[in-house]
Amino acid sequence: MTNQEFTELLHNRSLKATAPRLALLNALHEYKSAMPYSAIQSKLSPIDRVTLYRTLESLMKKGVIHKAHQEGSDIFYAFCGHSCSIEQHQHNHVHFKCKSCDTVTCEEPKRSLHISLPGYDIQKVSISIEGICKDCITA
Amino acid sequence: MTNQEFTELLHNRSLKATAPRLALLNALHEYKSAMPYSAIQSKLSPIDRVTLYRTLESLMKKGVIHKAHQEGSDIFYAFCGHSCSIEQHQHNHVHFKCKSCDTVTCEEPKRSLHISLPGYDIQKVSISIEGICKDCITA
DNA sequence: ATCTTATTGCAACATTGTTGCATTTAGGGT
DNA sequence: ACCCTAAATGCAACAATGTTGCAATAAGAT
Repeated sequence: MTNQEFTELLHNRSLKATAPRLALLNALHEYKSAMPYSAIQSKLSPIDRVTLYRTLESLMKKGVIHKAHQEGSDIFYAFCGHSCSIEQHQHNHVHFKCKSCDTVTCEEPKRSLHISLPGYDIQKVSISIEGICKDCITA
Repeated sequence: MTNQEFTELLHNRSLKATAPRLALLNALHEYKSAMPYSAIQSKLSPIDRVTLYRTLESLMKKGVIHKAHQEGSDIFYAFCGHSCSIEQHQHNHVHFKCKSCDTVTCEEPKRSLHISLPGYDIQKVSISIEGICKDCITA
């Protein structure tokens, strides 16, 4: 993706195409899997912490990126799929953390999962998986 | 549960029955749902932060309690079920956060969910759900 | 009652989140 | 090409939690 395209992406969401934002988008784009916060910070170094904080915040609010908590480790950020819009994040994917190579990726589970909790109104489901990824098994 | 029982529980896991640990176990026990970190801290106040940190750490390692990350909010702690042992945490339950009453509970989903990611070795699945809990719907 | 080892409590530091405010700048209008 | 204004940045400051080292204390075994 070019800076041109990123600029469009931002403008579509009424966000100005500023240096920190383009830098962040480029970093996330280069990094194939979900990117740990610390990696983002050092990649964009010496970016101001607050600027980075607010950059992530606004891009999340506008549905450009999303956050992935993974127990016991860093917090990860990744591009949203096409399904994410300003109004709603549509995440059917799960976050998979590989114990071997330590990367976090967004995966689409084959069998769609139906969680059933009688009496409850389920509005949002977030799934984190740990294990060994395809690449590490093959290798 | 009595302090007597908590003491046994700790001894079974080669942990000494100290004041901070018993206080923590009592607090978690009184609190019906999963307890936010901040609530634990103020309940046990004025406990030393490091002591609390290490108390949570050791009780987690020994499978007495477990942690529940919930996006965008506090970190919650709760007792493990009977299935949790020193060797392995067996969590078939999901963490449910109610948007109305803001409590986090551990629920057992009716239909057991099978997530299928061909080519991957899935070792641990962690599920967080947001919505409205039974009590709030009824009320 | 004593001893050994686990545990605590304190100091110190690191990381991330968060707000306020003055300054700068992107991008629309002229 | 030049303004203008709202948006965005950069800095200072503070809060919450995580984390390590170490000396002092106390639990539980003997």
